Amino acid sequence: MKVTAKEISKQLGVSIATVDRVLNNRANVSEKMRKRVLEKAEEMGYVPNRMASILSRKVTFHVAVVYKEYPAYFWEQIETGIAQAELELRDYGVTVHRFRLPVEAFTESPERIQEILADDTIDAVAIAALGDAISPYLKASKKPICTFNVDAQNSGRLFYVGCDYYSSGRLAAELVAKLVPAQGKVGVLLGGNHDYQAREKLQGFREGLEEFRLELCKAVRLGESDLPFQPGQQWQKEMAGLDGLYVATAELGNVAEFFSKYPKHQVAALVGHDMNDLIYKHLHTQMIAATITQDPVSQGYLAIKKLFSLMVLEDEDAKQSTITKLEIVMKNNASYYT
Amino acid sequence: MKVTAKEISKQLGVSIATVDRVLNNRANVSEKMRKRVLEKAEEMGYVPNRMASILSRKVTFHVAVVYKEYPAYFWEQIETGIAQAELELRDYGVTVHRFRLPVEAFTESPERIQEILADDTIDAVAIAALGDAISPYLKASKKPICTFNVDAQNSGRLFYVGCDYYSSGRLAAELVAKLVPAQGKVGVLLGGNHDYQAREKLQGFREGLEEFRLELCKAVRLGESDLPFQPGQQWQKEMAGLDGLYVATAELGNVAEFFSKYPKHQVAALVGHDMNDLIYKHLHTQMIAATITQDPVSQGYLAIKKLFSLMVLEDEDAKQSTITKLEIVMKNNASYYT
DNA sequence: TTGAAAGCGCTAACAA
DNA sequence: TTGTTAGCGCTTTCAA
Repeated sequence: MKVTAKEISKQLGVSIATVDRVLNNRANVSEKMRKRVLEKAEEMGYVPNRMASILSRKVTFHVAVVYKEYPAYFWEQIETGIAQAELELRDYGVTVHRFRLPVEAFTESPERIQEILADDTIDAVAIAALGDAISPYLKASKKPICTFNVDAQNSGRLFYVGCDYYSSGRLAAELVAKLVPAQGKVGVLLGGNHDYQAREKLQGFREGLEEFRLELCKAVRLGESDLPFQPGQQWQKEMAGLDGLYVATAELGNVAEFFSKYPKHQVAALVGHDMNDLIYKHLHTQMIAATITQDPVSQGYLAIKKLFSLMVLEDEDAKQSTITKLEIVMKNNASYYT
Repeated sequence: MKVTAKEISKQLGVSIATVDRVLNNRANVSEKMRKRVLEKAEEMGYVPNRMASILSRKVTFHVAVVYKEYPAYFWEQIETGIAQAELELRDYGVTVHRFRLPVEAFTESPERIQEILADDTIDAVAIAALGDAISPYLKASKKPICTFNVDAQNSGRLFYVGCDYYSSGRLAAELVAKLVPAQGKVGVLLGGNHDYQAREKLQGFREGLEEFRLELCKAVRLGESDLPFQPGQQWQKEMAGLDGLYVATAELGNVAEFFSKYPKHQVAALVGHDMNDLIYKHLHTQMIAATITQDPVSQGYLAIKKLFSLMVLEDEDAKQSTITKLEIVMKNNASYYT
């Protein structure tokens, strides 16, 4: 038999409203009554029905998700997770508003973000905190905010959902170390802007290599002129003679494609991040030895679910940040990541 | 504004019951009315509230989950997923009944399972189809049944949730091939009973090695007398001189522990399945180079969620089997798998 | 401090 | 074929 508040009230001979007040720690109940009800509830094994509760409270919860346009393949995976959460929570009165903004909105001209933060039809915000420029706005806002994918440590955000970039670099080091021929020379290819994530990855990679008694021979930063890749660019000269290469930027697929067109540049162990069609292809050609993913689908999903748990269900556990899994993808498990 | 059935009925000047009948494809509605309502619903962007529906239908859904006792660490991970689904679905009137049975219940004496299948307080069953003995009982039962972790192909089950063991073996081959020194000798250690899963893994491993131009030098079956591991056992003699070893049975941790105690047996690349404290420890000692997990938490979670989606929400998509991810775990991402 | 009653959105008798 | 009504379990006025 299902134990309901009504059933408890009947047994106790009090009104259902009183039972409700006790069960939800509302004011205006005598200490005696509180005890009586609590005891009975315990005895009968009462479990509240969140469905009925939400239905009757007519809750609506509008959450804005703010993230970037590129790399498209990556944010589309995040969007898959967002869609999943949306579907699961739509009965609970949750509406998701997506704001996929150009990168400038996070760096130079944050007006759009300010607007969202000021919009009072929005109950909570999940934002990929790309660029430090927006941090002050996050701090200034009184809205519940969580960060995902990229954290903003001192922005007063509720929690962060995303990976640990230091570990990410460390894992890359382990992979390169294990996949490269003994005593091979290893290098790293970095992106143009050396942001927090890039710094953490590099640091992790360095320390990870030490663990395997390898040292980093070359660290090359890609410049404006290096993209798109063509033969004869500066970075290729610098990378010459390496056996293992860690691509710490979002160019893994393009590097592999380049190597496959101009095989003389090729390295024995090519490792990097994320998954897309090109990376998938070159896991299959064995041009890429392994890639590391950070479970973007979960990141999108959890950011929204946790905001809902915390704000609507008032589950304090949701305040904890969630560090998402780093997964190793090779040729024979690549199909699970597309 | 929220679009409800009531709102539609008001706009159309018909009763809410009629709208309900159309929206749920119930009988006794004129074709004309059906059209009118459907159009209006479309126009207004009606989205049904599953919560209210379930509340009013007073649905209850009792699902039995049937699985094994050992290896304990593995089924406890499955239980984590079950618990997750339970929590998420308890509002929807779902009750989960767990039956963690000794292995004999799946092989020699399936009475307990027959009982569960005959119990008509149970609405659906999720079962790990260990052993062919139970297949006929599954087929005979008219209850909705899904299999998880281990499939029973011709049992008439609705769907399967679990990994592909062939791929699993293939991935193991890729790992051994990439981690073993060039031209190394590789072997495989098999469990006592050569069931479907073991055969698939072995087959996958064989073919996977071919892909890397390696051949399987040794395949050793563990016997009764080989457990627990001690120096001087038959399998150790057979394994002597190998550079790479794939432990296809649930003994990876114990093999590593043995090697660490008696280092002369040690191999350069030790690879196997699953995650537990011992495996975690030896990923850290580098005794184990990598292990492959099959996302047991998701298996438990999805088995129940999908049964619910299919039977209660009548979502036909849930009929599709789900093949769970194979994940590669090494030292630097092991912490995400404990 | 307590209780009565209306209602969230949907469903299921029962009537018409 | 269509409509009326009483709930599902809980919350929220409003009154006592």
